[in-house]
Amino acid sequence: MSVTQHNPESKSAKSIERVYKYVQRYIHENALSPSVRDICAGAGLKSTSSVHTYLRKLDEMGLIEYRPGMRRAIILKNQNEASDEEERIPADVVKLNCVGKITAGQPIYAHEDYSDSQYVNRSIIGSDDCFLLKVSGTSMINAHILDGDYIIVRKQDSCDEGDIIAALIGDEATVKRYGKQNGKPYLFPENELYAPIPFDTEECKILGKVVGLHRYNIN
Amino acid sequence: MSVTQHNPESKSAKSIERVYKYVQRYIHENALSPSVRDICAGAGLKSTSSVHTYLRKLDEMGLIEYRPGMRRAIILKNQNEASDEEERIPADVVKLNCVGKITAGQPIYAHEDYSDSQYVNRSIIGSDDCFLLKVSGTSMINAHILDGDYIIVRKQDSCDEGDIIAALIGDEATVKRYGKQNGKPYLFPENELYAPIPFDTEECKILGKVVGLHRYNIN
DNA sequence: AAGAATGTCAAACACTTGTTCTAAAAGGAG
DNA sequence: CTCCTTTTAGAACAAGTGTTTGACATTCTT
Repeated sequence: MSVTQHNPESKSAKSIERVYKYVQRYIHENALSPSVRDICAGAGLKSTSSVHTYLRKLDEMGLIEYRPGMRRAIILKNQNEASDEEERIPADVVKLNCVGKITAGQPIYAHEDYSDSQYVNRSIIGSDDCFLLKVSGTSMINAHILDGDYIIVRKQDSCDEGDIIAALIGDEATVKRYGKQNGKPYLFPENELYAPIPFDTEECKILGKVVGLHRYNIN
Repeated sequence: MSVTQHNPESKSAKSIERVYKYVQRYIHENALSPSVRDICAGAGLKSTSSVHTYLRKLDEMGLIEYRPGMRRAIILKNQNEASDEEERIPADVVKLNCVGKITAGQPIYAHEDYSDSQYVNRSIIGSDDCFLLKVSGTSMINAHILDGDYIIVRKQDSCDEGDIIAALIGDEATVKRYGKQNGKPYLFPENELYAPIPFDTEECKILGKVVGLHRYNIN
């Protein structure tokens, strides 16, 4: 038959996602919208026209705001509005929820009722989806991340070498530094007492990049 | 004589301020940098060249970041744009102001409607009487307090041995651990490269106890 | 009053960047 | 394999925008 069926797992879907992720990351890292050609480079596309197409789609999807003709004018639509029933917080402040403990063995995202939320200025972390995780253990002590700290994680499923990330190993969440050794990816603890963990794509999943930290136990 | 004296209340100072304010407002409202011509309209200037000049000056002053050649690429340096409108924060959240930010250049305009503040749950810090201080230097690195961190200080004029406190030495604010050696009080840095400072009640004044820490530079 | 410094303007220029067009490459269905 | 759709590419175009230059007006200094 001649009916085109749109496969959600099609090639373009992945490109769109790459474009979207790159836009997100660029904006958060540079506090500034990327140009179409920036995105070309960042998303591995060689044609500005492709990127242009996808940006329009993302706008239709409501994920970004794309103003025709304006340079560097991509705006991320905010998706973090779930909890704005009655409490009004300043427009530039984001409420982050703590979704669980890290390295505690429990599946993450388990108890949403942990109800341990904190507030951060949007300009600091960006408007994107972030969440909090409470750290337990001392495996990142040399990176000055301590037991009991809350880390702010910006959701993303890839990262650069050297980034400190939150990742799922099996169904356990941990904070580690992502890097490579002999060409192979590892999760490095920042503590001599712990060994690097091979980053196995079957077992491991990147939750996001650590962009901030709150500590309320000072000793 | 031919020396030009810069009058801070000159005509241009007002224009610069108008430009700066407009840039702030534009970014705050549109989440997007204005173009030079936008600013012309917004600041009541008819020449792009004037605006261009002032943007450069603002960059020199350290108030914005202005990337040569890039379109719509102005970034506000004073990171936190606060919504001066009626901001209503949840009852259990406290707004803390940063009182000790060391700024290069002149911290003019900064105090007016855009201040450097962050939000913390009241239950965490236990008291409203707190403020923020931005740490510069590495003298407390062994206590895992880094350069660029914001410490939350609860006001009090005395403290216990072993407390990490913010104190005034002369008229300079520092973070140190308070303790005694041979019965005499000292302020101890947590870094072998620095020497303990005798706590002289003439010179030194306790500002408060460090009860929390926010970090947004993760490396 | 004359000259210098400052503030503003207008216009022209050049480069970045959004947009469009056409075609090639890559898959899928029959 | 062939036809068709989807996806990407490359190039060309057009518009927005940063930058520069020179001139005029205003203020300050001597």
